[in-house]
This record gives sequence, C-alpha cells and structure tokens, in this order.
Amino acid sequence: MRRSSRRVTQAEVARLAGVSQATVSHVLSGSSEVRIGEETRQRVLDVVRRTGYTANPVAQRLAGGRNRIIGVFTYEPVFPRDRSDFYHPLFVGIEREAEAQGLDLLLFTSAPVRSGRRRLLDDGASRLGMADGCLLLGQHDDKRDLAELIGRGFPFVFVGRRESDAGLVPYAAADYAAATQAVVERLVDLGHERIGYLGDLGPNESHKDRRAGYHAAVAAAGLRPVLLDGTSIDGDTALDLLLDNRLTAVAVGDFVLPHALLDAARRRGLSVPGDLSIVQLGDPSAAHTAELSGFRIPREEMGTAALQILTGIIAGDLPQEQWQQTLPCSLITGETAGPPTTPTTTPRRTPALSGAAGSPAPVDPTRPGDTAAAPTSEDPA
Amino acid sequence: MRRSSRRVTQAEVARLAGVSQATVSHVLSGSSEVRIGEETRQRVLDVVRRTGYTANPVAQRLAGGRNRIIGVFTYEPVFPRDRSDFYHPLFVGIEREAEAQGLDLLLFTSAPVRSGRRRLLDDGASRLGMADGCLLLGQHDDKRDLAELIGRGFPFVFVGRRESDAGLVPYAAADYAAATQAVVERLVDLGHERIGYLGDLGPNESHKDRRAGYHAAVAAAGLRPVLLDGTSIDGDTALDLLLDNRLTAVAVGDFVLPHALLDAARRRGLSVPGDLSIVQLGDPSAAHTAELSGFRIPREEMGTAALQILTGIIAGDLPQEQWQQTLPCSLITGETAGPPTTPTTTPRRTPALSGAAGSPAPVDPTRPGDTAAAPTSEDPA
DNA sequence: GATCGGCGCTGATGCGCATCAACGGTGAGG
DNA sequence: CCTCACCGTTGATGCGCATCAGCGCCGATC
Repeated sequence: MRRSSRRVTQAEVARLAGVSQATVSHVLSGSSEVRIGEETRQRVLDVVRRTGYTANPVAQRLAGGRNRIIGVFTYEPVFPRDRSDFYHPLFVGIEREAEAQGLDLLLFTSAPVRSGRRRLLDDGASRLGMADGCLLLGQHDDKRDLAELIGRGFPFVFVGRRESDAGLVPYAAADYAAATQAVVERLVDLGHERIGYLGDLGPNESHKDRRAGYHAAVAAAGLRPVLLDGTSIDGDTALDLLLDNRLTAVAVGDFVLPHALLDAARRRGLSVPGDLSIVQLGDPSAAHTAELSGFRIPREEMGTAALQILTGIIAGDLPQEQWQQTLPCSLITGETAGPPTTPTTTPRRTPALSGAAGSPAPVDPTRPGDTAAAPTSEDPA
Repeated sequence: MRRSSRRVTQAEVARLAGVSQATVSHVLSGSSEVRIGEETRQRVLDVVRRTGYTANPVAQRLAGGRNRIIGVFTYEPVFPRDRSDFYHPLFVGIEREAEAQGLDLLLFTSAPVRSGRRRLLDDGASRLGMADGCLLLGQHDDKRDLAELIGRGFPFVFVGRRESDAGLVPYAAADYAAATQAVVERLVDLGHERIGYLGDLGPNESHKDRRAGYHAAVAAAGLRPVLLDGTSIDGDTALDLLLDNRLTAVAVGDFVLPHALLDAARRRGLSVPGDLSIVQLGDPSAAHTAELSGFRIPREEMGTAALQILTGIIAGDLPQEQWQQTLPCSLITGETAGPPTTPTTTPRRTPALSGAAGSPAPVDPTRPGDTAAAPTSEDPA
C-alpha cells in the first residue's frame, strides 16, 4: 500500500509534455481566450490520458474557479428517522438535476440540529463558502439568515417561497395560492356556501399563500371567510370546530389533520362528502392521498427548478425576473368533495368536548393574512 | 445587494488584531505545538468574533489540513425514485454520526448513473480528493476501484464487506455468515433434514458470507447442502425448484423473492410453515418483515460504524485490526419457520412450468463459494 | 526594409490557509 | 558576565490551479 503515490498535478503533466503548467491549464480549460496549437494540445491530452491526471477541485476552487459543488442546507435532518422522508421527493429532483449538470452535492450535516432545527448563521455559514452556491430547504426561514445571505451576495435558492426586506429572495415554490383557490372554487361550484379554512394561521409564506387563495375564491363567490386555527389539534376537536361554525365544507392546510378529521367524521356517523366536504391543501405523504380531494405539491419539480435557478444565478446568465419560480400543483379529484346536503339529522357533538376550554376559537379577519400568529406548521415548503 | 463584500480572511483578522496571519492561524488551530500568549489569543478571538470570520475550508484543505468533509460515493442514485429508499437507513446512521462529529457530507452525484451504476474511476475519482475521506456504498464493487483507492492511500471505508488483492479494505459490514448460520441452525433444530439455500450464487461478498453460514450450519448437522440459483426468477418458479428438490425448508437470500415465494406457496394451497419453512436472509424493506422469519440487517449501525472507522483512519489513530468491523444481525422469529410435517398430500406442480427450459438447475458444489457465477443480486450491502 | 498585428505559448501572481524555520526576548543557570 | 533553554511571535513557503500580461515568432502590410 504505497501511500507515497501522490496524485498527478498539472505541473507533472506539463513536465512530461514539455510545456508549461499554464499551457496544461489552458488546454484543459478548453474554451479559454488563449489559443493552443493543435499539436501541443494533443501532446498534453495524451499525457493526461497516460497519467490519468484529474484536476484537484480544491485548488480549482481556491484559484477562483468554480468547483461544481452545490451546498444543501436543511433546517431539519436530511434523513429523518421517525417518519417517512419528507425531503425525499425534493432530493429526487435535486439529485437528478445535479447529475444532469454534473454537480456534486454538499450536505451541511455538521451543523447540529438543536431544538428541532439547524442554525445556518452560527454553524453553517462558514462551510457555505465551500460550494459555488447553496440550496436552502426547510420549514424555518430566519429572516436574519436571508438578510445575511443576500448581504454576502452568495448565490442561493430557497425551496419554497420566502420574502425578505433585504432584497430579492430566489426560490422555487409551489403555487399554493392558485391551487387553494381552485379547490375552494370547486367547493363553491358544488354549491357550498359555508366553506371554512382550517390550518396554520401563522406568517409562514406557504400558509399565507394558501389563505390568500382561499380568500380570493371565497370573496369571488360573495361568501364569508371562516378561518380556523388548525395547529396542534386532533381530529375530534377540529370536527367540533367545524360543526360549531355550521360549515359544509372545509379546506385543511395541515398535512396530518385531514386524515384525522376524516376519521373523526366517519366515526361519528357523518357522511363525507355528504355531510361534510374535505379538501386538503397539498399533501406530502403520497400514501394517503388516494381518497382525499385536494392537490398535490410538485416536490420533485421544485427540487429540479431550484437547482436550475441556482446554476443560472451562479453562471450569471439568469435574468432576475426568473429568480423566483412558482410551479403549478396538480389537482386531485378524490372522494371527499361533493355537493352539500341539507342536514336531516342534527350534527352530534361530543359532549365532553363541547365548548371545552382551550378549543381554538374561530378567526374572522377583515384582511387576508392579518390573523393571529400561530406555532409553525409541519409543512416546510 | 453588495456583491463586493468579500469574506473575511485570516489576513484581515491579523491586521485588525495587530498580529501576523500565522498567529491567527495558530490561535484558531488551537492544539498546535506553537504557544501563543493568552493576551494575544484573546485579542485575536475578539476580532474573530467581531468580524464573524470563518475559515475557508477550501484553503484549509489545499494547505494540507483537513476540511471535515466526508465524501459519499454510491453506485446507484442516493435518492431513488422507483422503490422505497434503499440507502435511507444507512444514511440515517451516517448523518447522525456526521452531525455528532461535525462533519459535512459530499454526495458525488455528478458521476452519471450509466447502465444502472455510477463509475467511480472515470468520473468520481477527481472529485474524491475534495474530501478528507470517502464512504463507498452500493452493490457493485469493482475490484479496480478498490485497487485504485488502496493504491492512492486515500482514506475510504466500504459499507458492506469487500476484499481486494491490493490490500486491506476497510469496511463496516453485517455478519451475514453468523446470522445465516443461526437461522439455518434453527431450521435444523426444528427437525428439518432437507434445507435448501435459494439466492444469489455469485461472487458478491454478502452472498458468499450467507452461503458460508449456510454451509457451516448444514455441515454441522450432517446434512447435504442444496444450493439453488434464485436470481431473476419468480415465486412460482422458485417454488417448483424447491419441490423438485423435495425440500422442507429454505433460506432465501434475495430480498423480494421470499415474499413472492410465500405468496406462491399459499396460493397453491401449501401451508407455511407446515409444508414449507421459509427464512429470509436479511431484509431491507422493513415493511414486509412482519411475518417472515429471518434476520434484520443493522443498516443504521453500519452507517454509523463506517463513518467512525473512516474518521479513525483519517486521524491515523485507528489500529488496522479495527479497520474491518462486522456487526451482528438481530434474528426475527417470524411465522414462517416451524417443524416439518410429513406431507400427506402430494405437492402440486404447475404443469406449464414443470421442467420448463430456462428453469435454473440446482447447484451442489463441493466447496462453499465455489459456485457458478450469477448476475449481481439486488442486495448491495 | 521597417512596422504591425496576430498566433502560440509562458512566467509570474495570488487565492487563503497550515506549517516550518527562525528570531528576539526573558529568566535561570554556570 | 556569558550561555543556554524556552517562550511567543513572525516571515517565508507552498498546496494546485486559473488567470493575466507579455514574450517571441511569423507573415502581411506599407
């Protein structure tokens, strides 16, 4: 095991080919301004082939060139243990695009996950510079992180829409607003007049967009919006909330609640969609989408698009108008949306929970997005 | 957006602290031989804090230091689309250990997957040098890859046992031999006298180990080994093969076949384990393990162990005896292994498939591992 | 015949850091 | 008093590469 065998350098190749190191560099760079004679070029390439020379990416990078490495920062573990891999579809798209473009991916796993999230500024910032640019993924979007990144002028792209006062935030996002509007409009078309929104009422962009779509559809139909806080409540509590508000349809913006709600409704003898229509606003867990009406988030495409934007920014040939891309969601017809029926039986309340303290109260803001803050949701993108 | 704001360098810190760049380097390196006065040290650290200086990993690496980046090379896509993520449990362990040690992970996604696998030497070789060391994962183990890596003296660790003529191959592997031996011994204890091995008969180490365990158990019991090629056959064909050989129990070393075989047997009215006991030799898809007897591969631990070995090698403080680690598999009792019953009904053959051409013939080698070559299996580790 | 421009190539430089040899200073020992 | 060891610090060097300015050479032009 000869540890001595150091790797071949350009200087070595140059010596063997009888040229200068600079010439080797030019030959290998290819599309340089400098011209190299065909004979010399072939001589160099021959030596490269014979010696098996391969460029040292580290030196390339230090010398100011690109190294075709893309950093990937996730606020949560890339490979979670507990549930099915949330990032997986995103990474499928990212890896495919990386392979297509010949890029390597640097996962910033060194930043420890503390209280559920990684910290970009404290731990990851230094390592960022290793890559040509960086992809950001995850539910958190510390405004300081964004401002810092923008301030540095370091190329980055967020997966999921983000906004910052510090400047333009490049992103690849799903069009939650349009998709939500579409599914709520469908409920309107089906004849519903009391359509609620149950979900995260916090400032996260992905939920703001859903609410905006909801408000647009409801307003267009001349209906009254009913916003309910759906964070950290179970299916029964949610159902009570809906019944209290005498809703016939609800758009649910959380990604476990729709199933819990469906279960609770059926358990109590309510017919879905007969007595209650349920649409879910995007669902990361494809396994459960079979039945529920709603829409699908184009995660794989988001990953691909994000990486394409990033390489465009790095190359400097992507106009700023294209730094933000919004991808359409595909609608899922499902089986939980249907025309409302006049209730023949009085909806049964759960006695124990009826009017229980701590049950979230309905919110009815005058302006979209102007609702009470709520804990962060479980849906990062 | 001031793209001009270049990042802070040691030289910058040195200037502000009124010391030399070398001093800054020494202060930050910490455990150097060189001593720095406490006052100077604090002055430097203050400036570092104020400026938010962070070391440039590229320069660190080029200058001969470590950069705390671990390369990860997989022969197949890291994030596969078609089936449940095979690498996932491995990566869970790797990521956890990387986080614990403050390491970043560089995924070599730039090497295109051609005809089902990535090529290490052609595409990935150059990029390898970017990292302090490298983890190799996947079903293929090109002997030239191994020889090349060993020859370079580049630190690497394989996940899964690998051997090479070129030298010691560091790995973290599952103890397939012991686990297989244990489950086959259990079949022996249950009273079986005709126990077959159905699986990959190729040279892949993971299958060689399984066969070795099988042979050990069978030989100890004074039984005759029956090796059957289980690659690329369906459940019915496999079942015919077993019936032809009048086996009462079989150890199956492929990871979809056991389920197909079980289905086929039950479909044909055979009782399992009454008429036929089936044990599977490790199963990557945890979703299906509920029923089948066999053993579980400690994938997460393999990932963790591999990374620990690698950092040990990089640090130079891991004795060579510990460069290869074999982890025990946990046995799964399951419901498909039981005592044999004297067959009251003649096993039913499928007429159409009986003796059909192309049906793999049984193999009965005199020496373990000395069997006909077979296509690569689906089990990488 | 002197000038010019373009072609083909090279020397020098620096990226940011780790590392080494060495230097001045200080106190202890002879 | 001189020597010596040791401490704290520094200048110099090089990692492998990209890049820039510029060199010598050639034929073409005036």
